[in-house]
Amino acid sequence: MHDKMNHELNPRISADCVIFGFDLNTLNVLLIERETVVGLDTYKALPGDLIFEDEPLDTAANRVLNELTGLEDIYLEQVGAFGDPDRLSKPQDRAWLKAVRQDPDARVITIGYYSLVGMNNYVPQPASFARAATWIPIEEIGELAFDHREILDGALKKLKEKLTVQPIGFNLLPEKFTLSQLHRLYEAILGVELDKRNFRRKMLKMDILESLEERQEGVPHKPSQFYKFNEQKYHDLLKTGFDNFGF
Amino acid sequence: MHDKMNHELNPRISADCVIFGFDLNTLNVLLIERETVVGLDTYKALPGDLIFEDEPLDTAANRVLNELTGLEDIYLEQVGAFGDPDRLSKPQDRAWLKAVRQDPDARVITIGYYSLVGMNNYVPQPASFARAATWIPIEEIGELAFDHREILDGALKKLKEKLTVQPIGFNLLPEKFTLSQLHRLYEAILGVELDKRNFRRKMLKMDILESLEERQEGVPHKPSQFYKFNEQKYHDLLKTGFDNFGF
DNA sequence: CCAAAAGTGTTGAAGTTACACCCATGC
DNA sequence: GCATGGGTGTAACTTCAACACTTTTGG
Repeated sequence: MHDKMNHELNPRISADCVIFGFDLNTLNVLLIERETVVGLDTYKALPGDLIFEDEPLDTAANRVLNELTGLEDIYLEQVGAFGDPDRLSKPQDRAWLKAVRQDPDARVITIGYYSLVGMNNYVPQPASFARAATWIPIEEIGELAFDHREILDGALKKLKEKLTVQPIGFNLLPEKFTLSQLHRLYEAILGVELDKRNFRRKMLKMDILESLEERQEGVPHKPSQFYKFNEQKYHDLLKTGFDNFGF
Repeated sequence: MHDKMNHELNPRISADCVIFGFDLNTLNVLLIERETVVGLDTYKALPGDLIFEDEPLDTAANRVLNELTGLEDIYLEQVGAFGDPDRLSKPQDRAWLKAVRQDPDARVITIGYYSLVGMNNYVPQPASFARAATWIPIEEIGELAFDHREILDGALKKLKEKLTVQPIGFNLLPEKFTLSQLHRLYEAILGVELDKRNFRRKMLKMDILESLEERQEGVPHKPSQFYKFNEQKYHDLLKTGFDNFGF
């Protein structure tokens, strides 16, 4: 800080990242596999690790994410701080901490972050330096290491809330996408069915999508129109449109 | 933690509380005055301090708040973590830290919380153990210690967002209140004018207020009807009404 | 009787919901 | 020609925004 910069690990603070991806069908979360030290099993955790002393929190989250998955330079939104004194007390977790941490008994508070990325932009490579990071469909995720399940739930809740008040999630899709894909994305995140016609009307009325000439090819049904997201119009809309809240 | 409980201060983590109060006219925030070590001036800060090792974050926030202001057992909502490495680097702040902290150079990450309380429930007593905690009207608050201004702004933003999606803020008012007072409260928090008739209609339609027989007395104008908040109906409404978001 | 705030309705516009059929393509 | 998902319109209803005058009280 201030005068003496100090590039050492801070043994008390970590950052954990909830990275959402969408494969045009279901919502996924990027998890890393950890070998349990005791058994043969692996168990799953969010990508996360201790921060450095001289590192801003969001920088740390990005660095840790990069080290564990290879993802780079992602906009991360903070979920909040998680710091129950017993959040590291499950036997599996204790074993893992003992194996890798200098001070395995330290109380660690973690700051949760989340982000949305296109699953095509990140294809996990089992053989790479990114140790086994994999996309797991969100309905298949059960218990996670530490309190990571709670962090994931918090992130999903924030994502839902945000999605209902402003259009986001375009980075979960490829550059060119169809309205049906966007529709499925919304349904996957919110976990509800949305009327097709009303959804389309609402989306198009916002005037942040640009319809391309291009259409789907090789599909065994009427080919779908491609759209792309117009970032310029989106930002104009953000300024004017979304400040005016309910009242 | 886990096996060896450890009731010592955690030198790296603090909790800061943004307590909103309403005097039936303007929105206030509870701040504590700190003597600058160097000059004669005082400067203002949020009530906050380091947490204990064995203490959950929200427990810590409540304890710290109690120690500094006397307020007890408040429901605190988390704003988030604030951890810029240079958040403690202003000269005034450094001087204060050197005077009171064991390790004044440590990097401290703080968790911000906010809450709403009735200003009548808490009348600061200059002579009490609560060192000079006072209500300051929110428009009069300028710079604060550390990054407390940023925490305050974050809390206010969350409060606004929450207020626009669900009715809250009844704990900012006395038990019996008039619709005009509630109206002023909303305007004070949101910082905008709201149409009187539309506001009343909307509030009453939610059916969470109970009109009392009682009316104002001794006012030099038509006396206003008193209402009280019906918590039961509010919770019923929360279950059914506010899950259904925009889509 | 004056000042001050309380209280009250209507209208037009916008937004929301619900709902069913035809279309273009590959096989 | 059939299976598949793409694409379209309308009507009833609810919500929202804008707007001005009368009432009750104290002094």
